[in-house]
Amino acid sequence: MLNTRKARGPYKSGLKTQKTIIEAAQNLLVDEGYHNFSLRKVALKAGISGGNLQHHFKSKEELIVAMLDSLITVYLETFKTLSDSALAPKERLRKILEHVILDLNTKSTTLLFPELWSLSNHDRRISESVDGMYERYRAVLKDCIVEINPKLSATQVEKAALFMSASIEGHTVFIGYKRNWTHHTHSIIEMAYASFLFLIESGSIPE
Amino acid sequence: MLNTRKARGPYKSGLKTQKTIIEAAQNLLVDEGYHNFSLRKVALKAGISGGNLQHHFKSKEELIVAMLDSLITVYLETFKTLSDSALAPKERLRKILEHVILDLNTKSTTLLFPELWSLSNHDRRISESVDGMYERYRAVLKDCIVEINPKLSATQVEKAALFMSASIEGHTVFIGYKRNWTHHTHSIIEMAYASFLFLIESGSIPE
Amino acid sequence: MLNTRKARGPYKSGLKTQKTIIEAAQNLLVDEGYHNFSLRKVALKAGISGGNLQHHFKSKEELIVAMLDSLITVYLETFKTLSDSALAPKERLRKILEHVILDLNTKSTTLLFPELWSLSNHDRRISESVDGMYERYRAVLKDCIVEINPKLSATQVEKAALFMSASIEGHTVFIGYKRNWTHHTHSIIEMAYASFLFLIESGSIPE
Amino acid sequence: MLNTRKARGPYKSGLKTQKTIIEAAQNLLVDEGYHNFSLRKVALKAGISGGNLQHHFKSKEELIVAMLDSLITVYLETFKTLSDSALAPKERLRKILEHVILDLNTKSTTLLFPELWSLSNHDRRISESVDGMYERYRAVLKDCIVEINPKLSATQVEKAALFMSASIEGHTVFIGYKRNWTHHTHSIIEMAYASFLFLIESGSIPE
DNA sequence: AATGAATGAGCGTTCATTCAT
DNA sequence: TATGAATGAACGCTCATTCAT
Repeated sequence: MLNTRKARGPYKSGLKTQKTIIEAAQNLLVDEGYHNFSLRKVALKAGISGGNLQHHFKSKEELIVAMLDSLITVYLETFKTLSDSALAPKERLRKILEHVILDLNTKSTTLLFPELWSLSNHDRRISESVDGMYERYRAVLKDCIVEINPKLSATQVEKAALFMSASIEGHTVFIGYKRNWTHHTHSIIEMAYASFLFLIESGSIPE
Repeated sequence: MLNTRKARGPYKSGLKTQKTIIEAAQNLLVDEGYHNFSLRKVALKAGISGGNLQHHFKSKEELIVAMLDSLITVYLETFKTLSDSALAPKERLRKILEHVILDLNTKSTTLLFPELWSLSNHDRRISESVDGMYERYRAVLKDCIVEINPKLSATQVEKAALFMSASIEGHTVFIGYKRNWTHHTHSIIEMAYASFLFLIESGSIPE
Repeated sequence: MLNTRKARGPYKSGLKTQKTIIEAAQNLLVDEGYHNFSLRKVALKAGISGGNLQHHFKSKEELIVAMLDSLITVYLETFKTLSDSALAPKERLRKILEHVILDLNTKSTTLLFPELWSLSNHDRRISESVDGMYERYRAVLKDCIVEINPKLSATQVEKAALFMSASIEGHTVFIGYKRNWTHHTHSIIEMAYASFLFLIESGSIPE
Repeated sequence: MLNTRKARGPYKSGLKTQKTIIEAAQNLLVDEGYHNFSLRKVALKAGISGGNLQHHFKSKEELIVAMLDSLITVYLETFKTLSDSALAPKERLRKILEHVILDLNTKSTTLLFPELWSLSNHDRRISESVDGMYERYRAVLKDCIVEINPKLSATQVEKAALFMSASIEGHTVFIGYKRNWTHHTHSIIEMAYASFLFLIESGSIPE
């Protein structure tokens, strides 16, 4: 979320600057990776002075957190859309798989997520944000699963959703933007749909 | 030139120091992540001077590459062992899945791989090393797949191996060392085995 | 971009610091020579932190160039004064020779110019600055020469000025500050005046 | 001079190595200037290890001094040749001027001498070597001068030689290798000969 | 709200030198 | 005679951060 002030609140131009900063930060993270991420470069990309950047975000961590919040918000909105669909459950599952797997091809997803996973390993605040996002992700899947096979127990549904989401995420490194197997993306969607549906319908999921 | 006995090679003590350095570097990468990785810290961990570190590895990149080579070598040896097994194909698949998925629980795998994926996105030399490793990984899987269902075409086998390996890798972030779903590791193995076997035997893999 | 008031320029205190830095740099170059010149020493002499030095001059080269510009400016102002003189041409030539040859005795000229000549050999930007300075130097001499003997062609004037200025510069190493022949400075002035005047008046200069 | 050992003396291959080192050092000094001169680079150019370099020359200064000695020796030999000539004095003067001024055009003279002048300003041992060389240089000129005009006093001869040699040296920076006025070299020789001869014959030299 | 000034720590790297082999 | 191992200081430079303007 954007920085919010207790009293009097940020001026309009301040809000605009904060947005500019966050966009610059995201682009930088995508283009250079976190190990080449610095506040100086963000300020340069945003076209503002270092002093002003620090005026809006007190520390590097504060900027990172704000940036990830804004980033994750976008994904959460997508999940909401996917879950609202009025389609039959299997059709919905297919649509979801198509959407999230095709998204792996985009430059920002391919480059951003490995950074998130790495950061999660070394920063609790970030890992909590990321975990929260994945929980919402699985929630969408769980709705689908339970509709397809209502006999499954809650833990079975939970485990299936975990297995499915983790499996999908793993493809980032292989079929992502400018990666070696991008051209197999649609085959991956087919295999995912087939094997996940089998899992759900056959119920071969440990209790 | 002048001296024909030039290529006399490193002394014993030098080789030992190089090993110490590489181990220190790996530990540092695991403990702090690449964004906190510095040659000074490596030298400190290895108990040598910065000058000596630079004597053995001319640049940071050279050290990173040597470190990854040594790291990847270990995984390659494991794959060799897994592939040599005399078990029936389905049993072998099960053993492989068990082994690689349980390996995700280890501290070094959990923490190292996200760094590799991130680095791969920004350094060609590293991405080539990592890609090479995954190729060998898939080769082991492909041997299994083709034995289980000999009717599959070469591209089907290729795609199945890609799907399987990518799916497994994705679990690192979820069931890895000190992560939220570590206790579901065995359930993940079951689901992986069941769904992968279905995929292979049913042949529901695009051409 | 975002901020239209961007080019607000440096503060007063900043300008003062920059001056301090340039003076420190010149003193260091005089005292230790370019091969012992370092930004750390400049910062120390200027009484500021290394980080602040880099804030004012982005790189070592930028500082060197700024320092030489300031240094050369002083010489250019002198040339202007010498050329404005209302004296008869021969008298003016004498005054110029006296001034520039006596200047060779000063510590900063004796020690600085060999550094400039050496640097010119390895850095285009510096050689261009130095060449520009010598061009202005010769311009002053050419004005004199042409007034003393108007029959000389343009190329003769050019060559005479080149010969005269180069000859004078050569004495730096011999009659400079604390050098072996400093006490011959006035004799050098006499010989220079006599021989240069002969050259100009006799016209024994190739076309 | 090459390093000489008290007892047993250097082996043949050692002498050869020393020569290789000194040549590498001279080339490096020409190519990069003293401010980029380092023992590592010398060892690299010579194709030997740093340790071996230090075995032959205990310190950087020792190498520099040996290198300059070898360099100056070459010039001294040239002076001897010039002075032995059986020509009439004026002809000899002309030949000398031609030789030394044409020599300024060579890469090594153009690039080496400014380094020598700079080093002389900061190292007594070097300035003594260089001064000694110039003394021999002037000795050759003095022989000529006194033959051309035997009426000149010893101090007049001394001053004329100083003026002449210094004037010539000054042209290094202007008509040297790849410098702006190289094409005026022959005109410079003419002007030098004419004006120096006037000075000597007219006796307009202070006592 | 925004700039420039300033700090102090840390970075990868080069360097001259010493010493064991 | 020669190499490789090792040190410790210094280098130019980047960085996150604080503060005056």
